[in-house]
Amino acid sequence: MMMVRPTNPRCVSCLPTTLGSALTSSIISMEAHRGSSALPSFTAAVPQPQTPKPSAVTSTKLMKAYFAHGLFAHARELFDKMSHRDVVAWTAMISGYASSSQHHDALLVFREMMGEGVPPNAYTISSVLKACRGAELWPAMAAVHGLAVRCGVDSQAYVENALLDVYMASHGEGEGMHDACAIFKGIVKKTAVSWTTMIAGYVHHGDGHTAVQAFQHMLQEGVELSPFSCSAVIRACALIGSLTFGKQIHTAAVKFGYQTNLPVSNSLIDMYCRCMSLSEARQYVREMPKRDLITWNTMISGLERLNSTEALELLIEMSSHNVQPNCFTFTSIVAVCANLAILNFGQQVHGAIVRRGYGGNIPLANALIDMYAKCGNVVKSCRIFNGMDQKDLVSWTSMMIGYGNHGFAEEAMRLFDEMVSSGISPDLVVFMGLLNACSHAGLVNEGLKYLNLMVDYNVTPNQELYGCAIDLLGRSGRLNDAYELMERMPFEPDRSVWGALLGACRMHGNSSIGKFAAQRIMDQKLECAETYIMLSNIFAADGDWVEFARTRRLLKGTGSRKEAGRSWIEVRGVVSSFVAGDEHHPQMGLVYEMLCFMLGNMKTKEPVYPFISYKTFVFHSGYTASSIPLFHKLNVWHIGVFAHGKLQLALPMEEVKLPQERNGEDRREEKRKEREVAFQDLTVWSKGAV
DNA sequence: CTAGGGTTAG
Repeated sequence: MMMVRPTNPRCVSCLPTTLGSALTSSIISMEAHRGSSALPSFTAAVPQPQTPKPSAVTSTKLMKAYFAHGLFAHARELFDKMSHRDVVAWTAMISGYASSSQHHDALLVFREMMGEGVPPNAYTISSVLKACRGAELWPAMAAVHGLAVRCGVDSQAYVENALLDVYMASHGEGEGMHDACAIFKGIVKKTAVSWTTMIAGYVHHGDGHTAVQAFQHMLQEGVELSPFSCSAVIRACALIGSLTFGKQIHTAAVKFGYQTNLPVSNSLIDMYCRCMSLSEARQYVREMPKRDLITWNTMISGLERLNSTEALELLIEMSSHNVQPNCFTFTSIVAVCANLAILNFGQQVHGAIVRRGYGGNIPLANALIDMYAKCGNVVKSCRIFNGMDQKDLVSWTSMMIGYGNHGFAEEAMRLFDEMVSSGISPDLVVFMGLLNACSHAGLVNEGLKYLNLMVDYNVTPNQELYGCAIDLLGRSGRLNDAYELMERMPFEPDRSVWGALLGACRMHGNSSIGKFAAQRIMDQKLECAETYIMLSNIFAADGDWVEFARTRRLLKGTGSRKEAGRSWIEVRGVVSSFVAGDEHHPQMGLVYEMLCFMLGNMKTKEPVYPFISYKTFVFHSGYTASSIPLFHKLNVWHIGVFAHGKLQLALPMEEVKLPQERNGEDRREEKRKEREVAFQDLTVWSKGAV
């Protein structure tokens, strides 16, 4: 038995105290730097509107300067004063707005120009197409395409590439992509820009394989690698998770001297993080001669998904370099707070976000909804959700999942109806959230209703969703239905599906379906230790020792040895790690008392991954009034639920609502039964592969 | 006066 600090990044007690105070001071120092980081006083450097009338050429140049500094009103004023406005001046206005993301203004100026009967040229068309893309006005885009044809500029290089880009960006994989390919085929002289536009378009739609194919095709055609195509294809590697190909591009980038190009470097960091090669990402960042904000953000968000505590350390390092965080940075940091359930720090971050004026940023608000829900304050989530001027699909989903995890299935269902009537179509994640919410609240029929509703929204269930549905049926004891659904689904069941079914078999002591399942698992030669362990326990519970032994032999055959389920307990500042059966530990009595209590009170019979820290006690679900004294004895401040590899939620003790007590006799018998099953689980969970 | 590139959320 070792006395160690836990290494789980999600454990609150893993945050060294020094890190905690460093974080607080870094937030404070970021606040202090706000004044100095305000916009530079560029107004002095930019010419003010002049009283004597400048020539058309001078005016156009001045307009460009105003746009470059975001002084749209100045540009417009100057433009309105011009006596003769030629196509160049009009185009300068349109492109000025379009390049500053003022797409609607760009299109309004274009409409004005057409109203005055000024014929557009290739420059105008390119800028207008850019604005159409930015404003996502696809019908307008088609009209401009038609205009380009009538003006005879549609086969000019810049227009062709702009058309490629807008068609790639429109209508998803359907018509837009098809039209873009047709245009691409028609381009006689395909330049690096045309190729890059196609590659980036495929990447945008998440089709990494086609992007890589296009890239290879480009090289075959003798078009040289550019920093643009380089960063696009690196993103494609990140999408398909190909570290090997990514490294080849990395080598090529170095050969061409692009490794100092920041977009190339930053996409390389992202690629290494997404391909789970964190050490290479760290190494690369360390060797970079220059970093920008995106470099820091990319690394922080990469670590957030894999190593939350290190992401916070990087935030401190970033602030020590006087780099100011933006909304991307904050989004990752809020996600870190959710992963670690560090509500206090999360609230400080929230404060910093509001003070910096990022309160209206949708992704950031979504992350905050998720954070507060996972930290146990679903009321706060709701307040943020209701206060949003604009909500997107993720906002609704985050709120629904938050409600579902807190047991408010009805609220989640109400939100679903509201969302649909506000004109947003649900996707797979929405249905997953609803099925989980119904499953945990025992609302089987409602859950099934959503399963059948999916077809109306053209959402195709994947393996994981079937897993949810089978879990929904299985938990409520409808094992035959669960098995039938598994047979009907258009996939070979994977580990998550088998897990849901076998878990239900064990929960309800149904060995006959477990045995059916066994034959299929063996036929499939599934290389998954957990499945065999669950299976063997079903046989053990049934007293079928022949089958038990056979399953265990198969388990050994898979070669996948699960590490023993080491867990840890921290009581009053002392952390001990342990495995079940570790009899010599001085606090083993307390450890077992806690585990028995937890397992005895679980509503579900899934393996639990408990940890107790000085603030958080995490277990699966279900608690009773009798638990309160024990929580106090253990100095527990929060109660949490750890599942699917993440902390799902943590409740402060005072907010814990207790289930209705049932009368004594029933309850004792029920508890006895639960404990019996629970101890089997304890063995499975803690010993892993024996 | 015109086209292509890097980081974010469920």
